Amino acid sequence: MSEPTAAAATAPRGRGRPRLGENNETRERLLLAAQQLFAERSFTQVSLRDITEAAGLSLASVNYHFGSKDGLLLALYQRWAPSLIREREQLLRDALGSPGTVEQRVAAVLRALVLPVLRWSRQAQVQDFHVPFTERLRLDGPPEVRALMRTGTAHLRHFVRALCELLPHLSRSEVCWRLHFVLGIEHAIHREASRLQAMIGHDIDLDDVDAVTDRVVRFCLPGWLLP
Amino acid sequence: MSEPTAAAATAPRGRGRPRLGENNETRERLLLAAQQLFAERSFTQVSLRDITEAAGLSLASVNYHFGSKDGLLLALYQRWAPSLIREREQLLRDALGSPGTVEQRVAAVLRALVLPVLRWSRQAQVQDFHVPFTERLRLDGPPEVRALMRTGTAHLRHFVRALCELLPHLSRSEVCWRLHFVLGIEHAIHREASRLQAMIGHDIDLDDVDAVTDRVVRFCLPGWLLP
DNA sequence: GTCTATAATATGATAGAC
DNA sequence: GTCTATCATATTATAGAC
Repeated sequence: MSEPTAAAATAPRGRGRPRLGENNETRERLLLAAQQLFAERSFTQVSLRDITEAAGLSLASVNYHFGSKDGLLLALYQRWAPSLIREREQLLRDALGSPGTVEQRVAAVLRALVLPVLRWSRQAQVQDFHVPFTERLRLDGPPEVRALMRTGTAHLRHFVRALCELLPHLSRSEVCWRLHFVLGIEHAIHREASRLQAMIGHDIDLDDVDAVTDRVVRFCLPGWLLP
Repeated sequence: MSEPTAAAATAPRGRGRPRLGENNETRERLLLAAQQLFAERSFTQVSLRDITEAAGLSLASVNYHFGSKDGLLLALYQRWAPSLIREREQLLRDALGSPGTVEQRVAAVLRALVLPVLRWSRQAQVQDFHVPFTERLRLDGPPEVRALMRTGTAHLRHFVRALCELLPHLSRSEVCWRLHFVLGIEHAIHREASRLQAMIGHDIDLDDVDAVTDRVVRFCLPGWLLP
């Protein structure tokens, strides 16, 4: 991946050629097929032949539309990237704009952090495709994509600031630690649900996202109210 | 990986041939080289040529000593698998054997769960090699290895039982949920330390494992004492 | 735009010399 | 037990017809 390719530079350009990001049905079919295959096997193990066959297109189509295999990965990442952060920030603004006791307001901030991921996580596409695909990108994605992923935690600073203001007796680093813990819990629900299933021994319902969020907030809140 | 190989069946056997698990210097050199390369790149992207070159051996050596590429992966997994669970179980027995209030005893059980991972996680080899290697195995490992990995949560039942007995007013599934949360926090420290670093903005010391464990237990304990 | 055909290269595995 | 040489196959990317 990514080493032997100056392909982005030689990608199709000029009149009559698709620009990066242009939408047409062939592109969509390639992206969909690639997404499914990349969820199952490593990038190097999914060949362009596999993708184009699944899409019912010729081997040459990927290189035509995305310039290279890496170009396809980048396009795939970009279509999934942003929505979650926007929702978190919207809920955070709502939480900060509402009145209440410190305890209620801390709970609302935690809710703004956790709820969007848990809601988003319930989509079948996210569990089936996006989660494994993202894990692969973190491990093996093209450097270009991995750099984009790393900027994804910047918005957490808004949560740190909000919690520092609500709990001024806590040091900033203490707030960061506790936030880190809450994100760990969120991760467990989002990505390790099968472990919970295995422990409980039967299927559990994660679709009631509000109830699960309440469970998380209830468990964490006393820890946040410690001196 | 793993599809085209009945290689384990045709692996070297009989007089003069190494048995699986036998130790000699060539095996060790191959395992070490493979470990380093698999930490960096996906299994399919690391060729047997890469491994044998790094080990200073001939291409044929992997097939001779491990039967196939998958055989090498299995050997690599088996040498890392068990020690953590043993330490957790030992600490759990110690915790259950000691007297104290319910609160103290719950704290000791949580400590037995968290401390071994955090201590283990501090080894440079674990962070540099084992973490990425394990993530790769979960995604792309040979089915044989993935099956072995799945059984790795069985020992958590001992923690569930201990906590159910200490907190009999909680339902078993409530205990599982809370345990799942604690494991999520543990994961955050073990595998997402860079996020914490990024939030705090400067280097943090995770080497004082006892202090970090105390931090986790202190944050979680009030949540465990909820009705 | 999409195809077929092919170039150029890399791979896992094995045979056989020593 | 380790080597070299080779097989059979798969890969990405591209050239060129339509």
